[in-house]
Amino acid sequence: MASVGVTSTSSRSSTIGTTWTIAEIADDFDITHRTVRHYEELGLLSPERRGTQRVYHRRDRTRLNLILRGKRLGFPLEEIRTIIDLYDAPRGRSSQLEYVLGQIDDRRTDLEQRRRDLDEALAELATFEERCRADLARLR
Amino acid sequence: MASVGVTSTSSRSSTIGTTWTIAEIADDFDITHRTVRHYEELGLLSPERRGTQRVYHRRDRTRLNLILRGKRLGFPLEEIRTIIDLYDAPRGRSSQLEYVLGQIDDRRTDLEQRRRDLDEALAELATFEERCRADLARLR
DNA sequence: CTTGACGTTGACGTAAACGTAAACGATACT
DNA sequence: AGTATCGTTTACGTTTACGTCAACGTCAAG
Repeated sequence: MASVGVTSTSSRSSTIGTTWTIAEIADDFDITHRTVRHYEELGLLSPERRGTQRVYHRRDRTRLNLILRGKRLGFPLEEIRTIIDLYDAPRGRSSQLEYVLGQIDDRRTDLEQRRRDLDEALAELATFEERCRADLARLR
Repeated sequence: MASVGVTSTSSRSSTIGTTWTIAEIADDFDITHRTVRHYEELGLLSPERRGTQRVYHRRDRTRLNLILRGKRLGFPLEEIRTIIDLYDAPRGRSSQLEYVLGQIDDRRTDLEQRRRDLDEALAELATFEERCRADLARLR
């Protein structure tokens, strides 16, 4: 029986409501609870505490999505942390905003380099495939 | 004085010629000799041996380019090895070619997923930048 | 012939990203 | 009350990707 967490099913009165346990989070994102806690140790997550237990909100799920995408893109967790922190950094004063805008530019530069690499790799893969198909055709 | 390797400058008679030492390779690719040897230990490179010394050819440079691009894309070295091996695998019989074509497809699926992630990230970054610029404009 | 400069093979160290028990607390059935 | 099911912390183990000596060979220049 797939245990259905009380927290995730309870349709509370207001919109603030839904929360998740560590097991539900781990299950939903297909990672282990150890991994979730590891991300917390590195400051990537900071779930609410009810007594000793961790309580995860929508916000934490958003962060986890960012984290896992960052991982798929091959970023180290520390770098992912700075990115996430960037996203909800205080941007009250204009100096802060200038700084954030600078960081954004750095990020974009990096990502665009990656895309070039990626497109190259895909292009080479395509030409290689054609060669293979040609070889295959000749072979009959 | 930037020491100029004898091997890399000697314009030999034929086209087969140019070779490099480990120091030159490391220097050209901006990595350490330890890294180069590490790649060899993992089977990513297999330079010629003249006696005890390693001699690198054009082929090795091509491979190194593939390796480093793979790294920039966040692939583990083991996976990079299988990719490179794929590129110069024996494709004599049609069964081999079928297999290689299958592998190519797997690779492409992976790379395309990455590109989706990448484009998402870039898109989010762009909208985030706009928000920041708007905030900055309001601030004066 | 001895000093560098460069090469070689071990072999141990390290940082990142978790895995894997151990040992224990809180709640929830039965 | 007993035990089963989650949760928690602490802590050591593991893999990947090299860094960092140590100890030694080799070849050209002074």
